[in-house]
Amino acid sequence: MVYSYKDILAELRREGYKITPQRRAIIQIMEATESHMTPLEIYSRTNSSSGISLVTIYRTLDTLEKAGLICQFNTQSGHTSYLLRRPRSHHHHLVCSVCGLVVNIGECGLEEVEERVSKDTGFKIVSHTLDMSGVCPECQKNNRQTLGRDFC
Amino acid sequence: MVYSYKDILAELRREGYKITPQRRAIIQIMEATESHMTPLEIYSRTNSSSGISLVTIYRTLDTLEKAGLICQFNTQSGHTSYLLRRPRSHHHHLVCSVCGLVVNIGECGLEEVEERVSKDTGFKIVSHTLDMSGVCPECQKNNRQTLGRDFC
DNA sequence: ATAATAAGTGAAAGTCTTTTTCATTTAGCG
DNA sequence: CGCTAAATGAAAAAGACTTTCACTTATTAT
Repeated sequence: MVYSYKDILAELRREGYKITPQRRAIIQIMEATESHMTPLEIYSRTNSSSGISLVTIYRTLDTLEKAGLICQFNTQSGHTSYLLRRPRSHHHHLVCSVCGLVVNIGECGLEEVEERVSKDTGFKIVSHTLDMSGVCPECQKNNRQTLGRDFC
Repeated sequence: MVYSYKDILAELRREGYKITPQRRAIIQIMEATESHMTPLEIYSRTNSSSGISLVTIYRTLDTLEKAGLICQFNTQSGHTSYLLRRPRSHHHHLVCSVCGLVVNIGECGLEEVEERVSKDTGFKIVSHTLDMSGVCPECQKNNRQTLGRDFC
């Protein structure tokens, strides 16, 4: 983990954004979670106490993304969620198709694949996503059925 | 390409679905395109002549997906599109971040990565998606700027 | 071939998520 | 402390998708 709460505030300030209580709260909520969160999930964690509006959450997520501090992740199920950026830790996602648990996969070793694809297609490859889908240990233990969705 | 128009109709019939002019039209439109299409894109190709409603497109896409004949693809930009299924051709997608062109990447050789991840996490890996992003030859030639989005 | 019927369709209304507008508030500066 | 541009909240709007319901049609059994 590279960016701390203080780092994030400093970076926001550096980019000319103001530090508001709402932004502090949202960042702290995202810091407290290892996994991805949808705007609504973030909202439900602020809601009771601070009275931050959902609109502000959307706008703050936009702002944080523009500042390069979080990244957007569109799951295969079509939902948009966000994750605080941990630069220099290139990683990928493994999603349990039964319960939806998301865990990070470490490095991928796809450099040579990128090179081959670049040669084949003429594209200049900038980045990639690799998402795996499977059944987590817990769901295997409980013998829960996977939804059986197959990617193609 | 494994499924032809006739194959698709036969499979639909086999699963107890009716063959309607609307379904024929939608399948033909998808057959005529190598790339992914959003429901709206499909709609705009039918619109003028046949008067198929957008609702029917959504419903037909659901039906085709249930029958395992197409697959859903949620792009990193958050849009849902669909592609006719070509079974036995496991492939991945390469998207141009400038113009949005999608091309298919052939086989990926990720079996050993899957095995490593499975060992690390305890997941039973069922499938994966690998999407690459870059700049296509055309956009490189025209020196168009990439949006610079970085995945994480 | 035709009638019966279960499935499919279109229009309109309804959801759900995200964005825009606009009046009010506030962070950060002098 | 006061100014000003930026940020916020509420409400309305936009966009994508789903549901409802009355009507139509593809299939089947006669």
